[in-house]
Amino acid sequence: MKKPTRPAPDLSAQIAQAIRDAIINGDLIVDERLPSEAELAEQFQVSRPTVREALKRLAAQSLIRTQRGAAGGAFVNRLSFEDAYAQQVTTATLLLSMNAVRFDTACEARFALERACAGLASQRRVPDHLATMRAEIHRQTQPGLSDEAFCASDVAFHRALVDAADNPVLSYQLAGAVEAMQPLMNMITFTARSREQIVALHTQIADGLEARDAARVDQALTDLAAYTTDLASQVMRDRPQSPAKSG
Amino acid sequence: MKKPTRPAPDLSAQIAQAIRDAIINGDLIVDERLPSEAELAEQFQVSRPTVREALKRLAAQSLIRTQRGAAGGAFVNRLSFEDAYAQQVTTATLLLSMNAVRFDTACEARFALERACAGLASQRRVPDHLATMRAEIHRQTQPGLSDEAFCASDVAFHRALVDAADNPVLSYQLAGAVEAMQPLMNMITFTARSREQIVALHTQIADGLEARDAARVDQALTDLAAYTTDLASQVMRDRPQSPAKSG
DNA sequence: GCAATTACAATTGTCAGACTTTTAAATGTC
DNA sequence: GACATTTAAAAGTCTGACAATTGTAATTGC
Repeated sequence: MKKPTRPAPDLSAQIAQAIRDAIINGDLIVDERLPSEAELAEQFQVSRPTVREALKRLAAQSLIRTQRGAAGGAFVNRLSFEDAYAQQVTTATLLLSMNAVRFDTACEARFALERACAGLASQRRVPDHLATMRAEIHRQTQPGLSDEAFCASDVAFHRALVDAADNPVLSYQLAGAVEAMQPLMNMITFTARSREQIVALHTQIADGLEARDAARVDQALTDLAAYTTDLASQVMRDRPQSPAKSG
Repeated sequence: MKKPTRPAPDLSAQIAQAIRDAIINGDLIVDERLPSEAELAEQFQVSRPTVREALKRLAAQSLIRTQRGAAGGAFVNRLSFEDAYAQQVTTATLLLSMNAVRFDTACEARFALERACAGLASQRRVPDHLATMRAEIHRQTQPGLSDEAFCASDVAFHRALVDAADNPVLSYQLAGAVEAMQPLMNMITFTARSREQIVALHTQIADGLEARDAARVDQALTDLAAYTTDLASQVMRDRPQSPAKSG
């Protein structure tokens, strides 16, 4: 009759959750020092290794940082956009690779998200963003460029587009999503013909942004999504990953 | 003259990174069993507590799970959308609360993301989604509803909108962003008048979705974003958090 | 008196070993 | 063959110790 409820988490998990709650709840504020490991051990009535395991869990989430020495200890960490971004890239990358997410599903999500910031980017782009995008477009026309380098440049281009929206929350969300897709994108072989097409659409995006023409940017992104999906489906036809069941 | 480079991470952090790399790299596949703690200790030439700290770091990121007993051990975890979603909510919530992200910045990001899935949701919504949204709208008209409950219903409504796009990657990204904003939204006091306005816009969204009219949904979301920002700015005027510098 | 050095103490990082608890598999019994 | 018992492997926990780091205070040198 035992319900399939979680089977009582470890002590270190419980302690980590307690401290995590205190941080989220505001009982522990940024840069505040936690009690020493010995004190925590006494408070929670566990041994020091158990406390340490709990602290390492929190450190893995960038919730705390530790410092050795006299005035050392564990401090509540100010979660930076960079930390959060790095974590999101790791998580999203694994999520995509481990769950056999279809390329077109990921692609659809990616371009939907990018289109979300087309309007803001059109309003707020500054010359810096345009320069970055033009530079990446130029790099993408270089003949000797490897597929990986082309993909990396693609990511940089779209990163500039996202940053042009000038909203850190959007940048954090979208840049993570775009970067996490790179391993999937790397599966595509970009022919000279397809690169030309992509560069043309990138140019449209940059032009649209320069003209502050959100509709044009939106349309180019839509076309780019369709074209990318199309390219991928060709790859999938040539190298089917889940072969048909043989009778 | 010491460069501000990272001062050599802990052994447990190094070991965690090595195993993490192996997982990301595909050297360790999903559900594969890692060597026992004792074996890992010998492999890495460290003590068992150090190995355990490394494993706890990975467990905190849902990269592995551990199981006690004879056939137990640490196993590479299939990162589920639920796990990733939960982590993202925690991270994004802390990110917003610790970095003094302006309400309108977060709000802008949220509605930009939601508008990103308006088109897909219009195409793919099924009666289930509409029913959920109608139910939440109805809940939002109840007189005795607390502000917190109103916010929770709001989140559920928008969650249904996101899910209607029928793209798990989008759902994972957006639902996390929306839910992370709830603490900020809870700062707003919703008067009867403002609730009426929000419900009207929610109805527009549901109607637009039912009619598969993406433009209408988009417009309603734009209006809702503007109205929410407006509400928040009133709250900020009444309770300014960062008082103006006095000459 | 002041600066440089040294000693000290607090704190995290690491180690070694033992014991407990859980769980699956092997073994034995009917 | 089905069921109970034993066994062994593994994570979880505890105790105690030592090493490494670092700020502070005492000490020394000038």
